[in-house]
Amino acid sequence: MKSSGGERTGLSGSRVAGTRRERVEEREAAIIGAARALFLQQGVDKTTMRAVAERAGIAEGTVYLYFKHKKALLDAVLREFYVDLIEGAERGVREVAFTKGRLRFLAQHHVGSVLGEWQMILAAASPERLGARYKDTEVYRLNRRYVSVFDKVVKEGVDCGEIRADVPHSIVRDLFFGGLEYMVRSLVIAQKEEALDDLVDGLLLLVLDGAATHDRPDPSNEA
Amino acid sequence: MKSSGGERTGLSGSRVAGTRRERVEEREAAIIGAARALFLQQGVDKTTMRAVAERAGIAEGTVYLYFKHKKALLDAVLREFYVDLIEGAERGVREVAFTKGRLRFLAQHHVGSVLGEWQMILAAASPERLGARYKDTEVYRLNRRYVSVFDKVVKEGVDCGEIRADVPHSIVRDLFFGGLEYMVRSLVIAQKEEALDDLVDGLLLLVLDGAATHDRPDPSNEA
DNA sequence: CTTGCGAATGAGTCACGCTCAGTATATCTG
DNA sequence: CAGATATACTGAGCGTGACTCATTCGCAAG
Repeated sequence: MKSSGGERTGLSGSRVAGTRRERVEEREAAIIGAARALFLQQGVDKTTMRAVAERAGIAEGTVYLYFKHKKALLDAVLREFYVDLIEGAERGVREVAFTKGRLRFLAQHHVGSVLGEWQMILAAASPERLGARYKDTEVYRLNRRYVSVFDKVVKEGVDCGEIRADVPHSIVRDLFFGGLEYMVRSLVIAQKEEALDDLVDGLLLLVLDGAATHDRPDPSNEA
Repeated sequence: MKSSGGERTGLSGSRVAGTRRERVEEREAAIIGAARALFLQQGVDKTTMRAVAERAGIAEGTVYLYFKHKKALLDAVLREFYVDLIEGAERGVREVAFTKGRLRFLAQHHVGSVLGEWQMILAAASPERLGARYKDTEVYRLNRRYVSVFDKVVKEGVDCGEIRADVPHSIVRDLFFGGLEYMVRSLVIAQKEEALDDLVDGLLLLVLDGAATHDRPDPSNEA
């Protein structure tokens, strides 16, 4: 997506290590890979561009031929992350039949992914990103696409009568993802990252059934 | 609550302003006030220590006599914020009678406060803060105190039979605050900050009653 | 081989967090 | 009140890290 303008048409181009275009994409991938590894390992702030360049096997200046700023590099890394995330979510939803199971899958998939790379996820939510500009970014669009997987599941749940129709989708969504994020935070802080499945079950139960007491099939005490 | 809204939080007069102790506290307050205003206005990262010092009416080096690092200054600002937050939460809970009303108050109070200063709130959640060390910080302890206000309300709700007893508190809490934070984020991004009350109501309804369809007293359709 | 040109380089610039040798101000003593 | 001592304050300067740009490299056409 850079200055790949003058592309040679077939024939004479491809010599040793593939076409120019290929070499460029290879290098870009190497930079993103190096950045992703380092961001993950030591956090975004503590990762220097020099270190990224070194790990990618190029000079520092070269990184800036591929990415305008550190933030642009972070964006590219996040893009990769989101693409994987979305792909996994869509596949899982395709393979599971009912709403409740789909939601459980989405929750586990989300927490699993985020637990692995929460350092970057948090960086992605860093203050500057929430300005008016945010809506124009690709990360925002990817986020929308990811979230829309969830929305579709809820919508189908409503159509099947499994989910109440009288609650705004946006609230269900915020509750679901916000709750999950706080759960991840709690897990990281408590360093009890194994309790994941129980927590996901608890969250689903709560989101679906609510916290208030009702005279419901479930036996406890009659109000 | 401080003089934070206005300009030049410095200690202009401070003539023969009393004891040494008083002068020190005055200056400290001036620095915190300046930092709070600037952090709020332009974000933590974009606020330089030079700017804080200038606004407080002192030299840059002096700031470091009062706060060891920028992070320590941020901590102090967050401390002030939390103290106000806790105070408001406790007062509200004292003045409202039933669980549902208390939760509504807490939600509105939380969202209102966070909407005002979300830049800093996000900074408070920045990556480094979530390491193992976090539990030893004062901000963590303040967070616990704040959250415990909520926990107490839930506990009393359980005792009164208003809240189910079979759901782990930690999950209710994460769902509540996580959901609220995402709602705030959505509001900020959408720049529709007036829809607050409706969203809070929706969230409470959902947290209390759940998203799934049930044969409940509520009239809609018989399953 | 020479020449032309885009890609790559890394020394250099600048901004920012933080330090410390020097200076001003307050407090104490006779 | 002068001098001595202690304390608070200052801002030039240092180290670091993001980012730039004059120079060099490598390759392919002439």
